[in-house]
Amino acid sequence: MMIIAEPITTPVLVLVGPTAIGKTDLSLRIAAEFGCEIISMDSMQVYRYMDIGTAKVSKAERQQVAHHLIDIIDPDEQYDSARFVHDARNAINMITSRGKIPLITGGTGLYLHALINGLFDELNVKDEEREVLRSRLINEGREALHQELLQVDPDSGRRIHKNDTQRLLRGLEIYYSTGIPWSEHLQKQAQAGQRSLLTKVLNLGLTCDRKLLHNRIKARSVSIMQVEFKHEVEGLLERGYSQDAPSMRSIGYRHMHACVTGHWDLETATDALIKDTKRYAKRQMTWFRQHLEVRWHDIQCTDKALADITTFLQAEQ
RNA sequence: GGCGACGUAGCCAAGUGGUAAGGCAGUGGUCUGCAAAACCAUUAUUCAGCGGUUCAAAUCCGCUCGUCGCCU
Repeated sequence: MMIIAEPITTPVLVLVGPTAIGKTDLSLRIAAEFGCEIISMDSMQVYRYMDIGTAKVSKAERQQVAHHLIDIIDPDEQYDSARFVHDARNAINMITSRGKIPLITGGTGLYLHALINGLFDELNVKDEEREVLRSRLINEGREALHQELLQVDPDSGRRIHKNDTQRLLRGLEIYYSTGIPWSEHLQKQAQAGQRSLLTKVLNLGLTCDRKLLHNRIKARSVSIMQVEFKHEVEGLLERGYSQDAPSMRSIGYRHMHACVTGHWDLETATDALIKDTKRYAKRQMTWFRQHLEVRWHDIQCTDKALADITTFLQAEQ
């Protein structure tokens, strides 16, 4: 019951790393050197009208090197890992057919995981099902729903902490939509054979001393929180994208939104932005460490990353 | 110079004789269709320092240092 996708057997480059480490700059350098087109792997840069807060590559830079999966949906649309897998695979094939090499760059680990390992089959979870569960959560409480999950899907119930309502609902949603427990879907997928969907992939990672990263995050946060960004957020509000749109909930946008609406002054908002970005970077590092085999390079010696690519391409082409 | 208050983790703090709450920050972790999301775990052999009283002191006493306030 898993998505049957043919593995991609042409070479693919991947560049990961925490936010603000300098992925964009290095990706442009790699693209110039090796003739790449870049696929953005970023859950927020997919949104139009969100440029400053997401630290998007400039239009000028996009003229130099083709970028994919940037500005593809409106800020009130929902994007997810399945859409990413679909879009990224299309982009990879298109780039390869042009004789170029795809370079996937970004910090959204879940998307990469889905691209490499696949997802189990389309669930067709109905919106009503979600709504029912969401209101049941409010009425019955998470304790009750956790007990219920333990009944219908003991493995997932044990795995998911009772406070993790997002996954709690997901577990129940999968069971009631498909009649098959989440854990069973995963088990079947594993039995179907754990082949990678990218057979020739080089995972490069950018890293640096934590203190230095924190300084970079601080500098970027301060440079983001300027009038231009304020105007960008006001523009989003004028277009009718409210507080609950994915755009306004993300890091940076929610901070400036609080500023624009007068809940925070600029200094408070900037401090909160720095703090939340540091935490985000930490979660990213944890994720990459645990889920991916990465050749890490310090930002001081990116030449070694380029050398890695040369070696990889010679071996795989 | 005199008087008074205060000094507990990186920060904010509770605790007035019975063996150091809590929050924030930090750090580590979880993660299969919301991931810039959601969630979990964890941090003081010691309370400014030294000495004393006591079976027992962050708590009481003395001195020293530091901070703040008031007076001169």
